Amino acid sequence: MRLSHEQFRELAVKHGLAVTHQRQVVYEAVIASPGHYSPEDVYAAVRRRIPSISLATVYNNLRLFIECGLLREVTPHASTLRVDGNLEPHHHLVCSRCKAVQDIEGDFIDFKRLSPQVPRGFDLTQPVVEVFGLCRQCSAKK
Amino acid sequence: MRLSHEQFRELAVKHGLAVTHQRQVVYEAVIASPGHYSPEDVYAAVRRRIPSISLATVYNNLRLFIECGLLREVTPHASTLRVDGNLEPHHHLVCSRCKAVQDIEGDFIDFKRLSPQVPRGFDLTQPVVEVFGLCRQCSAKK
DNA sequence: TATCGGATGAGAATAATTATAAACGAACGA
DNA sequence: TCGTTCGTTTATAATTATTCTCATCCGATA
Repeated sequence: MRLSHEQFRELAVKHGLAVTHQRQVVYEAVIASPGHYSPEDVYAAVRRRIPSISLATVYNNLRLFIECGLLREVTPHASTLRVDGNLEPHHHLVCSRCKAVQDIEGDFIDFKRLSPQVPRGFDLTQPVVEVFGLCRQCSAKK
Repeated sequence: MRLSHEQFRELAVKHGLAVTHQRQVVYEAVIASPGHYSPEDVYAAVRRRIPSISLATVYNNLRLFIECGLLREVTPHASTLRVDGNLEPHHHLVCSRCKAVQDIEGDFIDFKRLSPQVPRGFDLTQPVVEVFGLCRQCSAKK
């Protein structure tokens, strides 16, 4: 997805980030399509528009976006950082074997039963839940 | 926890692994106390009993134990592999900020609501659930 | 426009993990 | 018991992912 310079500026300022062209392009690359991208994926996409960009800049900006809440971090089941531009509340279905992550919707947590298990002070106001199992391909094999 | 040689032999054979002294010591180190250990943690513990052991051996055996189901992998929220010797069904409560993992018990998943969201073929017979939030320390700061 | 602080780019550095190859050792049958 | 075989261990090299360093550049503000 492309944003106008003004749209991105507004977004960045709201989250306390300075506005640069590289930042805008990195951000646009992440939200261009739904999915969970690695820094390398983002780097490859951004280089098509800014061939001179540095991988370090991609890392720096992804980290900043995560810190300021513009992106969400998907925990690195594939042993590498993944980011998710979908900030709508949603959960993840993760394959224990191949580590593929897909989004799932729905309200399937019973908070009445969960809450007593959670230690005092643990903040569950916006819980993200990852449910592990075996995807079709992996449960087919052996 | 220490196991007799015979106990470990039985366990290993049941999971299709050859029996070696290094394997037994690595395994004992993991299940010695509850927790989620990194390979380095395990290496440090094992070296107290086998000073000459190689880090690669620890990695190899942890991977084998995970593959054959003797240990469970905790997804690397701390950007590094963690293993869990607790094979009882349990779930994890993870701090989104500091990535600390703690075990929680309980039956708080509503499968009637979850199932329709899960694609055909995805195997949920032994789901592990990770619930993310902010631990007390992290929700206190800022 | 001049200034300043933060951002960028290139490459080095670090950390975690995996691969490789040689040496070793347990289990099997002779 | 003695080899033989095959998987295991060790040491080290290689790879991969990520972060750091620092010189330079750019954008925001006066």
